[in-house]
Amino acid sequence: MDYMPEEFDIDFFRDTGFMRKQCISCSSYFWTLDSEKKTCGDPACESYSFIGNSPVYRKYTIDEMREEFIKFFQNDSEFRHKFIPAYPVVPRWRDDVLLVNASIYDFQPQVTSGLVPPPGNPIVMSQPSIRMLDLDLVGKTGRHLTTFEMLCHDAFNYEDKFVYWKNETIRYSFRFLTERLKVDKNLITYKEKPWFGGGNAGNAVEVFVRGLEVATLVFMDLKEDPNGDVEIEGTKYSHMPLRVVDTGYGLERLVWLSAATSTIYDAIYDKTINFLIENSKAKKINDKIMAKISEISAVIDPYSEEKVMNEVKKFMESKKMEYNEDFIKQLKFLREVYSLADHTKTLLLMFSDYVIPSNVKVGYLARTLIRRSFRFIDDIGFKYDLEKLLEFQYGEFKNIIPRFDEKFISDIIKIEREKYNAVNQSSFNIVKKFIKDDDLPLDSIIRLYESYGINEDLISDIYHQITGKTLIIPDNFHELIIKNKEIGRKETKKQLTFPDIKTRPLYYDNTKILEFTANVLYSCDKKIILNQTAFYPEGGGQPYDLGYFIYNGKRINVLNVQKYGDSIVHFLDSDIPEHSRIKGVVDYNRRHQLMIHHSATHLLLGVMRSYFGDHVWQSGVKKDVNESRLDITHYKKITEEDIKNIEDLCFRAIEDGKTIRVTNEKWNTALDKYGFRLFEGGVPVSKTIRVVTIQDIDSEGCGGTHLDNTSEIHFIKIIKTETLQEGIQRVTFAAGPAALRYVQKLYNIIKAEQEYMRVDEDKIADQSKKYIEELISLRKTYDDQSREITKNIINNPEKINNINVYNIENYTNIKLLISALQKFNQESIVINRLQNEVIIYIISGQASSITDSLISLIKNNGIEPDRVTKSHGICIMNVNNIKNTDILLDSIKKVKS
RNA sequence: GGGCCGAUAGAUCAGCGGUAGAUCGCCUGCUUUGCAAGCAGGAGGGCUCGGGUUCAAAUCCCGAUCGGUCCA
Repeated sequence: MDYMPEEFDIDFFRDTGFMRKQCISCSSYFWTLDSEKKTCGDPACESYSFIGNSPVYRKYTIDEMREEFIKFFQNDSEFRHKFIPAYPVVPRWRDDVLLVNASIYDFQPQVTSGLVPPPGNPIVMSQPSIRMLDLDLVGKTGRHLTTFEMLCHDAFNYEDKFVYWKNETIRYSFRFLTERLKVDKNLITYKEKPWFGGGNAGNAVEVFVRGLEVATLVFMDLKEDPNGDVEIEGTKYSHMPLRVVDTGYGLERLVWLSAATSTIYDAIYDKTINFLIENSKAKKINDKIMAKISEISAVIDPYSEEKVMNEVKKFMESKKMEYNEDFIKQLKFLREVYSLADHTKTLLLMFSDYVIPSNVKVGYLARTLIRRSFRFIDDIGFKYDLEKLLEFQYGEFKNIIPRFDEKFISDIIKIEREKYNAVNQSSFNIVKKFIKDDDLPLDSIIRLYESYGINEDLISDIYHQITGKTLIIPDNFHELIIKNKEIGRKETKKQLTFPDIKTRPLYYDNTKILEFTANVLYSCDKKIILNQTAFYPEGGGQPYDLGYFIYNGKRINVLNVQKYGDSIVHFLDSDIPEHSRIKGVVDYNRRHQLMIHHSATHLLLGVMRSYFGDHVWQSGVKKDVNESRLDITHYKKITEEDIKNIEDLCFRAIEDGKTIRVTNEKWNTALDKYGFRLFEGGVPVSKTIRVVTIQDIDSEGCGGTHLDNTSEIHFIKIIKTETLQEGIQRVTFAAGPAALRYVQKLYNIIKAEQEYMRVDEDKIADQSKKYIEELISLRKTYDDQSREITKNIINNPEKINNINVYNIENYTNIKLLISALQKFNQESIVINRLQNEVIIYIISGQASSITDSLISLIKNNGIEPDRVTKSHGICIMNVNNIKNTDILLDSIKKVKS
């Protein structure tokens, strides 16, 4: 990217008298009205100067500041911005990220790619965002949060419609700060900075006031393109026809600036902090110390606990304050209080989108926050539980948290508390096992973390409890873990390329079209593309259709159908030349069964949501001919009773004959109408969304083929439920003819079992139980008798040469005999004559070693053992060709011990 | 989706080729005014399931099932 001065050579800067300077500390270019200013505004170059000295004319709360910002951009006559309510924090409209990280995420990729128009232009909104990356720093640096609201005023400039660009954006930010917050214009600095991320790039300016970054104004006009003419840090970009103004103001930062407190937490969570302090061991700490920590932390980047605490110590000593154990403990408590305020707000946002804590993906992030919260609550001795704190926080942030589903949250917290306690309890014993001679090597620590999920803090806690020593865990512990893993690379499918030919999908016109004629527009290596087709290509969890084409009177089978862009490609068992006109026939039975399973899937999902609760989302789906499966988010195991109830509810909906309707709707109107539930089955890459609605039950964006009425499903039978991962239940089921076949299969199994057992079908379970119990009791009797027999054998040995010899035949319970003999400290030899071989066991007691001489004696007699194994004072010889064991007995007679 | 762990008495786990074990809990008795505790005795096991290796498998190998956990 060129850093030409003209990038920001805008009317507003010129007219207002801004000067472009270069920072003496970091060499960045920045714009200021202050002729004395030498640094760029970044705290790394000049540190905070707003704490205790607010540049804002009054103190704002979060709600007040949000209102101030939105109203300014909504109502100012110069440009009226449309207000857009916040999107959920879980971005169901895209699958490349787990959480909304910034306001622009709401419009990626559909709007930013130009495919879908924005919901307004220009727009203003406040988007709650979650960033888990710096989780460890929350509470420590005075500024890090996992949740913040990103205020933005965004404009989308198309080739045929210009809204506004750099000049207006920067002027607006200046006007907001100076007119509304009444910040002295000399305190505002704009620092130039290139910006890139998510496949896009552009110029940007960061806005600083007294050392605090309050906003970033991004001018996105580049997209990643290997043939592009602009290069930034090794990646090539090209100019986009759509230029996006993407601004991000930190709402909490602005509130902090106005309150000028020592930490951001004190500015935004003051009530929650007081609530926590009043009900725990934590206390407030001198403001000057906390302000100092925030200031140092802003300068030391990356953060280092050691460096920061050294500075704090120096500072306190210079002020004649005592830096001691008690202070360190109190600081830890206060940081935990700050973290609790932060974590619980993040959790409320996650819970309002029904995130279920688990061991994977976004659920794992939620669990991390929950477990940290439990730890902090226990540590500071908070009088109430996490649920109570969440309730308190909801009272504080009602305006931005869409809902508080009490039953869901209470269930989740209860389950998570139990799991957390169980993990803590077992962790002690597990860690103990790994400690050898007061030592716990790094390998073991990694294993404890990866296999048992015990975090490094807990490991070092337990280590300290057991050994009294301090365990050193490397700073880059998490990096080591990632490096430790082999990066499992997905084998990328060989990307087939086809010419860009549009195929008209007849299955959308009418699902009952099964025979059609078409022109072959492209043919290559048994793959053809037609002008139109009734064959459904694989997609949306629905497999492709099968069938055949008739060409020249010959029947050519369809093996596979796939969609590439707008082309539908048929894979055949032999070639059809281009420009042919052919007839296609779709396999009706297969298609019909797939349609039944597809519609049944939607019905089942709708029914399960109303049965279990609104937290039920589709997380995966696969339809097939014999059975289909649907994965849902749900935090409990599905019981047999649930299965029965769900089947009954489905049956009722089938009986009622609910209509199934397909409509095509514009992106934004569909979203307004149905919300983000539309994207359960995946996100369509198109201007319009095809919405499949089952009357009163479910609406979903879906590209599949469906029945017209639920009555055509006939009935649904659930075959199996299982926990796929924590928080995700898989339901395997069959519908229509497949369900009938399944029931018939079960009937045959039961019938066979019934005939075998010779009882009525309802007695099969009782009867098998009886048989198993009988078997167990017989085995016991057998074991007892074997013991008795063994005892008899041992008591009646043949004494040869002072050695106990047991010459026995076909003895099966050899284990009992040998182990009993081992207990005596006497030489014994067991000769067990089996069908095809003789096995000789020499149990040589404690001191003696007769085995070697016995082996050589046997060999002298012309007997070659097929195998000799020695272990634990036993020698075992397998001899295959031996008729008479007398030779063995003779050899024993000659042995000298 | 990939990796790593695990499944043994009611609970927590030990055993890791040779008779199925410990602790807590449970039952009975003794001691005690009673409780807690102590002493003595006792009951309680398809060693998750299915194959394989072995003279011999809870133990080793391969599957399946269920669970834990870390990383995408």
